[in-house]
Amino acid sequence: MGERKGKRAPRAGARRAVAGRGPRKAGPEATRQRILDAAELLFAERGFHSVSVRDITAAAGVDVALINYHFGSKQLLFESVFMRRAEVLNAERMLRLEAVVQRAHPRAPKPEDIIDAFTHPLLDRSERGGAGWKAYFALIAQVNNSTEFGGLMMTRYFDPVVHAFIAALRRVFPGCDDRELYWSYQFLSGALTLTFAETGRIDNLSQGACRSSDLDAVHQRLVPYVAAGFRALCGPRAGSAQRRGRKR
Amino acid sequence: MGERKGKRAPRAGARRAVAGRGPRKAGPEATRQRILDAAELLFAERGFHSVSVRDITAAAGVDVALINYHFGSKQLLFESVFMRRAEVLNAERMLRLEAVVQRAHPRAPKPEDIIDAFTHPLLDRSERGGAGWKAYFALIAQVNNSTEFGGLMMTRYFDPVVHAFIAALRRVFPGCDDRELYWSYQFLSGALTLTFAETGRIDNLSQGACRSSDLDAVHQRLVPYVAAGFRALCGPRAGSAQRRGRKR
DNA sequence: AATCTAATTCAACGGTTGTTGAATGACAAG
DNA sequence: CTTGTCATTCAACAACCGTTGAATTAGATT
Repeated sequence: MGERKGKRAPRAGARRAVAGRGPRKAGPEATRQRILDAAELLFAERGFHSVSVRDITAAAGVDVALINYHFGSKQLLFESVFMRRAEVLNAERMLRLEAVVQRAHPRAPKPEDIIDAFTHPLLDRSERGGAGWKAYFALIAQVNNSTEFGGLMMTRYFDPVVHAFIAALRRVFPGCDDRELYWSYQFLSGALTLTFAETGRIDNLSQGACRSSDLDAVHQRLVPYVAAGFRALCGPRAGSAQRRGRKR
Repeated sequence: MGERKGKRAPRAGARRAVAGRGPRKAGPEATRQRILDAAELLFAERGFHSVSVRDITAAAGVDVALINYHFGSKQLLFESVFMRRAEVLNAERMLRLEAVVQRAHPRAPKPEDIIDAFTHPLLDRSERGGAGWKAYFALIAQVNNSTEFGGLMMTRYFDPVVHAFIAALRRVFPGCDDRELYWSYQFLSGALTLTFAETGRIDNLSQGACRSSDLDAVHQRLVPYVAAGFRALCGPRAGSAQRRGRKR
């Protein structure tokens, strides 16, 4: 949709050099980051379409034109926001996963530990990483459940890690049909992302007994919950869907 | 926000009489429904803010002004879309829940049966109810995970049923801390709504082994998955979060 | 036929949208 | 000092937004 034909370069990742001779005043990189920060917050709060580029530049304290200069378009800015933190997350998730596997070797790790390696980097940052991270995960929650972006963007940025994660679980549940693993992951993904949305719904529902912002409480419960789910679907003795399917 | 001061009545639910002497041509009620149908489809596909009232009226084949005439505003139309099918769902869910409890009486029903009463009415309609129902649930998925609408609208339309559902589970897990029940429900809600979004992500991920549109496959797996999760968090012998908390 | 009312159409309003061309600023290289 | 380059500012474009007042139509009531 809408091929870009701008005569001005969309900047891409240019920026002459961070180690350039002398930093100008604050540098264009600082501007880029301030735009990304403002966009992240606003997109998370109100969604992509209901935030205008003027909202963003006003919040960042920069000129409207700078979004198109630095990022090419509003849409590309959105993807930049998405990408910025994804790389950090993916790196730590992979590291933790390998550590878990190594530590258990030559035995298979417990599902709990694998799931923890997958969720902890996210939940920990959302809880203690500051407003930027918190907003970022709320954004992920929206994107993951939107027909519009859901399939494409999540796949593009998170697929490699998810595949590694599922591969590790495959070794924990030998002989398990792959479909059970994929569906189990899907349910985990849904439970996790709704948590990030922090809509406050559970606060109302429980009349204050639970706080959606208490992500430590979530983590303590999410891990055993989905581990039990995995065992029920993928475990050796549980009634698998195939078996149930055959019965009738 | 934005108090309405329209001089023309926003119509509310007026309509002189469905059983009026003779139906006019097709009747204004038919127009209302066509607008609701078109809005439902478009909102589900592209979200509230990126769909214009002109998109909707064009799809419905009616004049732009009719949205404000029949519904008062775009926002109120959105809520009408939301409400229309919620009542049907809530009624059937309550009916099924009562049936499950009755059938098991005086013993407590199995968690699987309670969860089924909660999810089946939704999954069944999404699978076999036609395009309208399918779109409706995709819309729910978005709303449930959006910071903007998530807390408010879901609470308004679905809270009573959720409370009844949790009350039933409370009797299945006597002595269980309420917080465990609420969090377990939260995870169920997340897993369920991501399923409705049908982003196609699991299709890519599994390279075709799973189809996100195959909701029968989902249902077969979702029920035992979350039942196991409930047992892990709320069951009598499982390490509850409180106990784990005390340990350290 | 005349009257009334509800449903629909038409045209337009003020405001906002994403984007961009041209001008301006700052700073380094020649 | 002149030149060139990159970052930023300013003003404006055309398109679209949600909403509405006034006119028109259709059908029932009197």
